[in-house]
Amino acid sequence: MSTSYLTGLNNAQLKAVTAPEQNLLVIAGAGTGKTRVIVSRIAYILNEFQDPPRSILAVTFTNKAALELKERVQKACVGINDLNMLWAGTFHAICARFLRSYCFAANLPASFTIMDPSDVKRELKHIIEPLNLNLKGAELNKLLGSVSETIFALKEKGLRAQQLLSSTRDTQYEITRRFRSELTFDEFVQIYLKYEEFCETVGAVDFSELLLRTCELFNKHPEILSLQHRRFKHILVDEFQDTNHIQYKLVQLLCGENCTVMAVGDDDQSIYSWRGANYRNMPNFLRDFKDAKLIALEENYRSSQNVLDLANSLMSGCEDRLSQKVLQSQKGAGQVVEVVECPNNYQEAQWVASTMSLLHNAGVPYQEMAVLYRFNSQSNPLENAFSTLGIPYNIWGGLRFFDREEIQNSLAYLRLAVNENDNAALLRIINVPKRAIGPSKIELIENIATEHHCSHFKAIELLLETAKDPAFKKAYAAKAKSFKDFYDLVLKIKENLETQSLQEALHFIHEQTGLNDFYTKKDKDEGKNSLEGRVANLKELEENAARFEEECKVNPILDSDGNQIAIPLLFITNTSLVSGGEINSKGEKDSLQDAANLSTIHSAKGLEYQVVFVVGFEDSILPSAKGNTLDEFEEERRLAYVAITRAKEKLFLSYCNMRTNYQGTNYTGPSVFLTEILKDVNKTHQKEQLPYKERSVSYSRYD
DNA sequence: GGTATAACGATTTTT
DNA sequence: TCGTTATACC
Repeated sequence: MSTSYLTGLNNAQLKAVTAPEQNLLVIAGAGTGKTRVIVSRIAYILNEFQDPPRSILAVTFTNKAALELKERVQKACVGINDLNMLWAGTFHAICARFLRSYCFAANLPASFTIMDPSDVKRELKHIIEPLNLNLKGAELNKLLGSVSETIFALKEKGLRAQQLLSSTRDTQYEITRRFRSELTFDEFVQIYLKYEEFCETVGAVDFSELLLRTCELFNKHPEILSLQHRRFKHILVDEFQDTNHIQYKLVQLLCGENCTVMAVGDDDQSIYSWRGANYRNMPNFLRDFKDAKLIALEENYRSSQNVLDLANSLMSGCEDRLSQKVLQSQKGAGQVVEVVECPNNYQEAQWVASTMSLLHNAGVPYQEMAVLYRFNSQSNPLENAFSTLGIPYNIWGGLRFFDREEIQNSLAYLRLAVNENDNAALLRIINVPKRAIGPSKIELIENIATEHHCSHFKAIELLLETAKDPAFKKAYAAKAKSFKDFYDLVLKIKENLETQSLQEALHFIHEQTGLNDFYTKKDKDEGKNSLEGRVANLKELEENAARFEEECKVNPILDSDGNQIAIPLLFITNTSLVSGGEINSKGEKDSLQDAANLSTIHSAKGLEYQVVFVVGFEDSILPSAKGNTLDEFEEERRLAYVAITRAKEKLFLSYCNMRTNYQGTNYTGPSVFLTEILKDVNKTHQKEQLPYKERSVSYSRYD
C-alpha cells in the first residue's frame, strides 16, 4: 500500500489528514495547503479505513473546485476502484442530484427544470405588474432585484411564504426594509406566495429552492435520509466559512450516526456574508458536531514573509476571530512590499501599467501579474492604460459562458422541449429570433393559460385547435398562424430528443429556430469574426453536449428505481449550475495567453500570482463607503486580507489623493487599514533600527 | 412590430 | 462613464 499521499505534509496537516474518524474543523489560513489536506484526507480514508469511494461526499464552493478536487483525488489514488462513485460537487449540484433521484418524494415532476435568476425576475415581473405600483421602469427593475434577492435569502433561511404569515414584527420589518416604501409586507408575501405557486405548476425550481427542497425532502422522508446515512461515512466541506444557514442544516442532516464531517475553511477569508454566508458556522460547528476537534494550519507555502507580515498585522486588528492565526512563510523574507501614493486614479493606472511593463521586460510573465480592486468600475482607467502601453490583459468576473444570452436562449428551447410546462423558458424564446409574437399575442396566450389552468405551451395548442374550428377561423386565423411554426418547432425538437444525440438535437435547434442566422447577423453587426462571436459559442455548446453525453455513458446517473436519468435532463441541470468556460468581459471565448489579470478582490479568491497590485487602497474604497456597521467594516478588512495574501513574491499597494469617476471627483487618501499596518511595520523597523533599504516595506510617490 | 434616442442608476457574485 | 431599459416614432 502506498502512503505517498502523506509525504511532504507538515505536522498540522498530517494531524488533520491522519486523524481518527471524528468530526474535525480545520482552520486553513491563506496559502496553507488546504486542498492538499482534503485530497490527502480522502486518500487516507480510502487506504487506511478501507472505506469505498461511494462512502465519501466532498462539497466545494464552485464547480471548478469540484472538478479540480476530483482530478487530484484521481492522481493521488491510483489503483483504487470505483473512484467515480465518490461524490464531489457544490451544494447545489448535490441537491439537484438528490432531487432528480427522489423527485416523486420531493413532489417535483421528473422533468423539473432549473430557473436561473433572470428567469425568476421575468416571472416576478409578471406577478408584480398587475399590482400597478406606479413605478418607473428602472425603479420596477430595482424592485424586482430586491424581491428576488429577498426570496432567495428567505429560502436559504428555510422560510417559505406560508411561514412568513405568522412571522414576528421584527422579521416583517427586516423584510420590508429592503423595499423602502415600494412594497408592504403583505404585498411581498402575496408575491412570494404567487411565485411559489408559479414554480409549483410549472415544475421549475430556482437555485435556493434546490437547497430548501432537499432539506424538506429529508425532513419529510426519514427513510430516504437513512439511505444517505447508510451510504455516507465521510463528509468533507471546503470553504466552510462561506456556508449559509441551509447548507449548514444540510450537512447536519446528512451526517448520520456513523458519519463524521471534516469542515475546512478560514474565517479570516469570509467575504460573502452579504450573500448569506455565515462564518460563525465555524464556531457553531464546534458546538453542534459531537466531539469536534480543531486544527489550525499556519504554515504558508505561498507568500514571502514580508507579505505575510502585512497580512498578519492587518488581521491582528480584528476582534472576532476563531483563532489568532499568525501565518509563517516557508519561503523567507522575500522582496520589499511597495506602498505607492498617486495623485489620481489615472496616474495610478499609468503607474501600474508602466511598472508591469518593466517587470515583464525583467522576465516576469504577464499572466503571473494581477491587479486587484474593490469595484468593477475601477477597471476602466486600468484598461485604458494597458491598451496605451500595449499590455495584453484579461478581465475576470465578466459574463460567464452559460450566462450568455445566446446560450441561455438555446437552452431555453431545450428546456421547453424537455418540460413543456416551463413557461419561463417559453417566454424567453417565443419571439427569439423575431417571429412576430409581440406583447399582445403573449397576453392572449397568458389569458388562455389562466382560463384553462394550463401551461403556456398547452395554451398555444388550444389556440391552434380553436383556430381550426370554422366558427373561430376568422377571428383566430391571423394570430394562430404565427404560433403554428413555433409550436411545430418545439414538437420537432421533442421528437429529435427521442431519436437523436443531444449534440444533434442542439444543432437542429440552432439551425432550425433561426438562432444561428440571427446571431450570425448580430456578430457581423458587432464586427465579430467566426471565432469570437455568439455563433461560435453556440457551436461550443454543441461540443459541450457531445462531451457530456460521452461522460454520461461512462458514468450513468440513476434514479431511485435504478433507471438511468435522461441525458437532456441531466444536461440542463448541469448547465444551469455550472459556470462554463473562461470568458473575459469582451466576450472573447479564449482568454489571451500571456496576459495580465484584472479582477475584483472577490473573484480573485483562491487564486495566486507572483506579482500583485492592490489598487485603490483608500478610505471609501477599501473599506467601501457603503458599509456602516462594524460587521461590514470587518468584512472589508478580510477583503483587504484576501487581496494581500494573493501575492507570492511581490506586493504593491497603491492609493490616490484624488479620484474621478462617474460620481465626480473626490479627495481620498490612504485606507485606515494601510495606516494601521504601516504603523505596525514602522514600529518594527525602528526597533530593529533597519536602514531604509532593508526595510520590509518601502514607500514612494508617483507623479 | 421594429428601431433610434432619452433617462436612469451604479459594491462585492456563485449557484 | 457605461450599460440597460423605457419611450417615441416610423
